[in-house]
Order: sequence, then C-alpha cells, then structure tokens
Amino acid sequence: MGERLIFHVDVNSAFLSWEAVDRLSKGDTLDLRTVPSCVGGDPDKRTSIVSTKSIPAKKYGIVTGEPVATALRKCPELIVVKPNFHLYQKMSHAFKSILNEYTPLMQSFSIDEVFMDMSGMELLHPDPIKLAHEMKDKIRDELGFTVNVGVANNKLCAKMASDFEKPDKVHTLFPDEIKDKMWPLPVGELFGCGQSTAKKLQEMHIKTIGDLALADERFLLSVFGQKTADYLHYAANGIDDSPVVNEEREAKSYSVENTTQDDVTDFDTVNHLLLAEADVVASRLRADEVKAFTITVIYRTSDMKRHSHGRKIENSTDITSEIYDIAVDLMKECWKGEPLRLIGLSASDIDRDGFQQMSLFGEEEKEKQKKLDKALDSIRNKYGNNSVMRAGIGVFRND
DNA sequence: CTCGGCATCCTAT
DNA sequence: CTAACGATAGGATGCCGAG
Repeated sequence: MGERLIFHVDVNSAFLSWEAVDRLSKGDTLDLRTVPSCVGGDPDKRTSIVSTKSIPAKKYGIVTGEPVATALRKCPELIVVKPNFHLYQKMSHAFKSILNEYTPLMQSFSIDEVFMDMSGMELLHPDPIKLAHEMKDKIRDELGFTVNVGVANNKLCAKMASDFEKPDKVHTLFPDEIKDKMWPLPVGELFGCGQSTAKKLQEMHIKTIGDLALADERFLLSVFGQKTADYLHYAANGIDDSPVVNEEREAKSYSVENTTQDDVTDFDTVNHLLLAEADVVASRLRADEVKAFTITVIYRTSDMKRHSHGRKIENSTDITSEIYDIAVDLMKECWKGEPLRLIGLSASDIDRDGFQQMSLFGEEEKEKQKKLDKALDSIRNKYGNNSVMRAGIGVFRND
C-alpha cells in the first residue's frame, strides 16, 4: 500500500463556539467568543471547573480544568455558561455529516474531533490543502463555527498539525516538515505524552520532541515500559501506522462517579449513592443488551487519592440490585471510614452472549424481568422513592 | 514460568 | 499560604498467587 492522506478536523473551542452559535441564532447580540467566557459548572459548587474557554478568556491566564472560582478571580467579568450536551450532540452531528460527504472512511475521535482517510482521491481532489480549506470553510459558512484541519500522511501527524495555530486554519505535517514543525516543540505537546511522562523525560534532559526522536531507545526502556518506550520513539519521529477505522467500538466498561458537595463519612449516604449509581450502570448495560462480569467501586478520599476495589463474579449481571449488593459488599471490604469526596461504580469484563442465550429461553427471560422489577421495587420501598434517582451532583453529567 | 485478576497509573477529551 | 478540581473511558504496568 502506498502513502496515505489523512485529515484531522478539530472544532475550535468546541463547547464555547457551539454555545455562541446557539445564542446568536436565538437573537442574542453578544458573541461569547469575543469576550472572556467559558463553559463550566456552577461557581458556587466546589466541584465546578472550566471546560472550554474563549480566546479572550485565555488572555487572562484562564486554563482548561481549573476551578471556576479561581478563573473568576483572574477575570471577574468572566461569563460562565452551563454545559448543554444536547446542543453539543446536535452540533457534533451536523459538522460530521458535512465531513462525511467528502469520504466514507471517517473516525469520530471525540465529540468534536474527526479523522478522515482521504487516500486515493488525487483524481477527484488533486490539491489536498485546497480541499481542506474547502471543508473548513463550508463548515464555517453553513454552521457558523470554525475548525482547524491537520493534513498529513498518518493520524498522529494530522492530529499534531491540527493543533498548530488556531482558529480557522489548515496546517500540514508531512515527513519533510517534521524536523521544522514538530521537533522544536516541548515533549509535553506530543500526543500521548502527558504530565507524568513529560516530567520523567525532562529529568532525562529530553526537552523537545526532537530530543525524544533522537534519544537512545534503550535509555527510554530504562524508565518506561516496552509499549510506552516504543510509542514515544515512533511518535516523536512522526511514525504511526494506525488505521482510520469507522466502526464505533463496543464499550469495554460502563462507569459512573459522583463528587459530593460535602465529604461523606457514613455508610448510609455511601449506600444511597451506590444504589443510584448501580441503577445508572445497570440500565446502561440493559440498554446495550450486555452484562458485566466485574464490578468495581471507586472512591476518592478528601486528600484527593483514588482507591478502587473490584471483584469478578460467576454469572454476569445487568441487574441493579445485584450490582448494588456487590458494591456495598466491596465497599465494606475496603473502606475504613475516611472522609470521601467521590464515590463511583464501574462494570467491566463485558459479556455480550448473555442476551443471545436468553432469547433461546423466552420464558426464562420474562421470569427474570419480573424478578428484576420486583427487586427494584423492594429497594425503592426500602429507601423511599427518591433513592432510585441519579445523584444530582457534578457538572458534566449527561442529562 | 505464565496467566488471570487486581490495583494503580497515565492519558485523552 | 497553598492547593484547590469533573466524568468517563481505554490502555499500560506491576504485583501476586495458582497451576
């Protein structure tokens, strides 16, 4: 196979742009993108953080992930907008639909990012850069928000390129440009090189992506595992063979976690939360017609440390009460009563055969459903009707 | 020694 | 004064005990 042509399309300040477009379309005269603003949680809650910020907000030193309260200290006029995931889904679908007109081989990388395999389109589109401009302009003109497009021979380089100067830009990162455009960047800007890896590399006097590209692989192996060392070496050299795949992968786990308004120290509150969470996880499993073999509880103590404790069970389950019972058990086994700020529940080791088997036994299935309903009812009765409700805490819960 | 299970770490949006 | 701070998911890694 010859050389590929890959695009990475990234919406500029996605959530904020989408809020801005939505408000303008409703007759608002203020464009949020032109003033210090961000999408974030309720500033009065301790858990609220900045999700996406406008470019003017960035100029005040406001960064993604910081508490809204500190952002407001940096810029008291900051406009904080609550997230609206319905809107984002709609906008996401709209821009992906436009891109889909250009190629069937597309991979949704996140709500606002797409990889496109444009290989073999030389006859239809002889100039890839012109094509990239066309796509980005079409999105801007039809939908009202801007994107960056990265053009390269693989996904990694396309992704790195789309991250260059913003907004509303097309950048290329072809093999002969890697030295000039990518190697001078700090290692931490390499996709896949996060805070921890960057820090270790700094300590090894590997400061830029170029330093990393030229580093001895055995040196890397002395600090990182085989896969990480390998990845770092190839990525820094702009090498990536991973294909653009359009099937969305099946979930490998289903999890919920809730950060509480105040630290929790009693089992009663913990159990209520676990029940609400078991209900969320179980119904998501049922919605996808799968079951889970492993249930894990997660908690974060007030010192911000995360802990987890899980167990593999004999028969996979999608039943709220079963998951709840296991979760309570697990929590009893590991939690010594330290104040908790977060409690979560995860179902993994997904079983995709359970439902098929059940449909062979129609009667049994009905029987099971009845039991399930009964179990849920008994729990509801035990704790009152409000207990089987999602915990209403946190900023980014989907509806 | 290898493998499954588990806890934790790391990274991403 | 400092650190403070979400939800969700996938993969890597290291340890431990069983076979």
